[in-house]
Amino acid sequence: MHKNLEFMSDKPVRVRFAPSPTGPLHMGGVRTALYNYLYAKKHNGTFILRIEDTDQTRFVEGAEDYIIEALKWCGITIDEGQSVGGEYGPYKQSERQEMYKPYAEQLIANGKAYYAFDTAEDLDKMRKQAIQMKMPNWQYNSLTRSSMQNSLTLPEDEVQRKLENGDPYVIRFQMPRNIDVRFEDEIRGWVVVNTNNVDDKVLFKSDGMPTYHLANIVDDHEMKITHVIRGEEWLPSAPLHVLLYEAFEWEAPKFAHLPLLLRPDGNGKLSKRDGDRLGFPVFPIDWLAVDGEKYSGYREQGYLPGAFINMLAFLGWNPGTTQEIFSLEQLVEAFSLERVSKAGAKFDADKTKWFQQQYLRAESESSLAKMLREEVGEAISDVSDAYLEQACHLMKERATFVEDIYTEGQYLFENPTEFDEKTLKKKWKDGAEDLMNEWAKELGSIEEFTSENIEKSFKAFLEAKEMGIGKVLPLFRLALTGKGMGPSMFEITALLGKEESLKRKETNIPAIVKLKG
RNA sequence: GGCCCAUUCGUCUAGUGGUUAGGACAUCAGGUUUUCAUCCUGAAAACAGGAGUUCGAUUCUCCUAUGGGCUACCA
Repeated sequence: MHKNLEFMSDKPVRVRFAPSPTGPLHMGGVRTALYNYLYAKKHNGTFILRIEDTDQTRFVEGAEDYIIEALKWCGITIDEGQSVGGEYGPYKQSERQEMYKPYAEQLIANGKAYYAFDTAEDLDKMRKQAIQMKMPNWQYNSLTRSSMQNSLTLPEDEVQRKLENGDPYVIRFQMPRNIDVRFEDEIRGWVVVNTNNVDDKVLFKSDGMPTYHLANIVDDHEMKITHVIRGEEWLPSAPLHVLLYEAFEWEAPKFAHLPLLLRPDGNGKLSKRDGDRLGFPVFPIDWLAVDGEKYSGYREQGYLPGAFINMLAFLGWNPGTTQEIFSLEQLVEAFSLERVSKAGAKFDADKTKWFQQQYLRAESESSLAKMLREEVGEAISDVSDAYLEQACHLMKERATFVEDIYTEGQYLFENPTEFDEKTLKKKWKDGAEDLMNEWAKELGSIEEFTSENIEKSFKAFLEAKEMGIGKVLPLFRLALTGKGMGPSMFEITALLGKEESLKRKETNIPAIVKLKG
């Protein structure tokens, strides 16, 4: 009764991102977190962070903090969970350890699971033997369990004795034979798997910890998770999870299995080594492991979080329109699981750069100036805000990263000591020195030193000399900036100011002449 | 090997039982610019293959191929 009222869609949406702290979170994981976040926010729901650390042997120092910091940088705010708390805590599985065993025992009482006393070594031996007998995929399942050491085969009193004796054991799910398990994936539609292809999964390990399979079902149920949005690598074990919900007589959440992020070259899913090999980061932020292992991140490479997130959102999802630039808020508004694609997506470093460029350009001069101060610091500490903002204005169209504004426009902050060889060779002909000295005089006579006035004066100078702009302006640029290219020379000159411009001419023209030999 | 999932330009993708199969990045060619970048215009570039269903399939079905995932007391 009241079945309709119980539909998941009527309940407040609660989704979780459940990483395992075995290392830095890579961009595929960030995308999974992002889609979870977008889905939650779109439906006025709750985004939860749960740490799945049931494998103590794979614990990596600093990984949990890394995950939290990475999400923060991306602008993905955690509503509830590890680091922020909430009424369903704790949100770290190692801290929930005691609550799993009763559930596993409940399954044994119901005949859905059983104790198994075979050691890892026993199983290893079994598998090796099977391979020798040309049966490469030996599984602990309905066919083989009857010949193993477990509570289904052993006399009850011996089982009791072993348990009391403290013999190591695991608890395995008793996978039913030959049943088609069906579930409707939000992205893929109906998925069907026959139980003959799934083994008797371990639910509870001999070290006293649950496996992922048990822990995630128990926690999702207790935390009232409505939608499980996770990577495609979980698809094969989803039927087990469905069966577990049935065994507990709990309502299963909806499932959505996301396509994987593939590496740009060749085949395979994106892995942590691909970045340094192919020259782009695989991680959101830098990772420095305790053993000295280091991987670079998008943050430290100079990417804006909005650009990174925007790029990531489009790897496997699209809004169905031609709009490509989306703020996080706009992504929330536009997102839907129906528009997530089914096939894996190769990461494209060029497109990522393009997104970055778009985001850099969209930044205001004042915010660019602020970011530039943070990055460059000391070298521009005595530059005024107004000056710095104007410098950003001049450089931002030709920069990809904030830092480029400084590195490519360094002459805006200090007199160049090097002069572009190509321009020197091609443009600095006989008479150039005199010409520049004459132009310097004209420059000195300009009252109001604006780019318009400088341009007017320059054009008049050209006319008087009967010379083309292409012959003279490069000389001027070389003398003031040391470069053969850049933004409008008139604007640069105006920004540098009369005094600085004339001073540079005085020192640089002789320097160039000397270089020319 | 077994099971599961997928397959539209080089890449990310849109799309429909009848379309000149659309966009973006990248590439190339022009234009603008003192120059570089930006910007503008244009070009080249795809429905994996084979059967079937159909008046008609890129679209629906099946098979094959290819790619990917899973196949642990890892998540």
